[in-house]
Amino acid sequence: MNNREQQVGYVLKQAQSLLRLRMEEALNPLALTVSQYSCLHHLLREPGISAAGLARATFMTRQSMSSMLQQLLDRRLVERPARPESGRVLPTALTAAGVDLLSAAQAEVNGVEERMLSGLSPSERTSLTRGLSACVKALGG
Amino acid sequence: MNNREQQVGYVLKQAQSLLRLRMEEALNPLALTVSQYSCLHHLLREPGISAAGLARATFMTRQSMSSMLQQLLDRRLVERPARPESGRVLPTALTAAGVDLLSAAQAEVNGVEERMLSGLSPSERTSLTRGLSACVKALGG
DNA sequence: TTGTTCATGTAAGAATTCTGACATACCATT
DNA sequence: AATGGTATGTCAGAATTCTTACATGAACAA
Repeated sequence: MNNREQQVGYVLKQAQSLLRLRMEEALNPLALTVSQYSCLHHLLREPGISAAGLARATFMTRQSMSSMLQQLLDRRLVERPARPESGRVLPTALTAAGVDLLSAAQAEVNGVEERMLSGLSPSERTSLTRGLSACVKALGG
Repeated sequence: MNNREQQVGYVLKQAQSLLRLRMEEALNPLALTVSQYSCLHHLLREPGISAAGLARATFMTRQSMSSMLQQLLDRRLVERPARPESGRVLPTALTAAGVDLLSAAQAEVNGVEERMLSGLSPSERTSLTRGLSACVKALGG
């Protein structure tokens, strides 16, 4: 049969693509893209982070993050000071509306992730996470 | 500490992003993007496939695949008949130059993948593949 | 102080990919 | 034969993301 389809790189891409698709479907009713969700998600964990830092955490360029943040600012899900307090960093944080929307989004995403892992035992899940972490480490993340 | 960073979905995205980045770096000297490589790769396994089928195999829309194929056609890496033999399908295949370039690209990509898995034992590698396959199956791939 | 290096934010433009829409051809059912 | 459903290829336009480039501010060394 086809060999490559069983190799790690391909299955990795397949899993990630499918996860993203299902997340996109789940978040669609909330008018959120996966990228936007990732951004809000990280903002909850690290309020006051810079746009550049946020970009690194979500695997985007800071330019892309900047235009995305503008949309979230327009929707009042996120807020930034008009001027930097010090340096050039504009610390970004969620608004109350942002926290609420993220909460609903999180429930959807948790459902998708649980579905993804439904065929795996607890030990298999931690094993999967460890394996992926080893890949990240080896690739120099 | 930060909880989400250790969850499966995030690590999965992190691993895939990093793998793609390293592949992009490795393929850059060959003037190939990862998407183009994926396309050529699948064409070797399944010569005569339709553009729509190719799109499904590489997780793109057929519209995106169509414009990418046009580039590969211009570079004489790929060939299609001017008219469909039957139906609307235009069977696509690699040219000799396409096979050669893919061969060089494959060596680069194999190196990256080997590096990614360098921290894992053979049994851990198959375990990782199985885990990811289970995710794909559960998400309805 | 001065100069260098680095990180941040932003702008402009290109490239990639997607969405919506349409015509065409095959296939199964009636 | 006629019809409805499905798949393919393509066009047009929008949205997203990236590349290149520049100005500003901080940290650090000479």
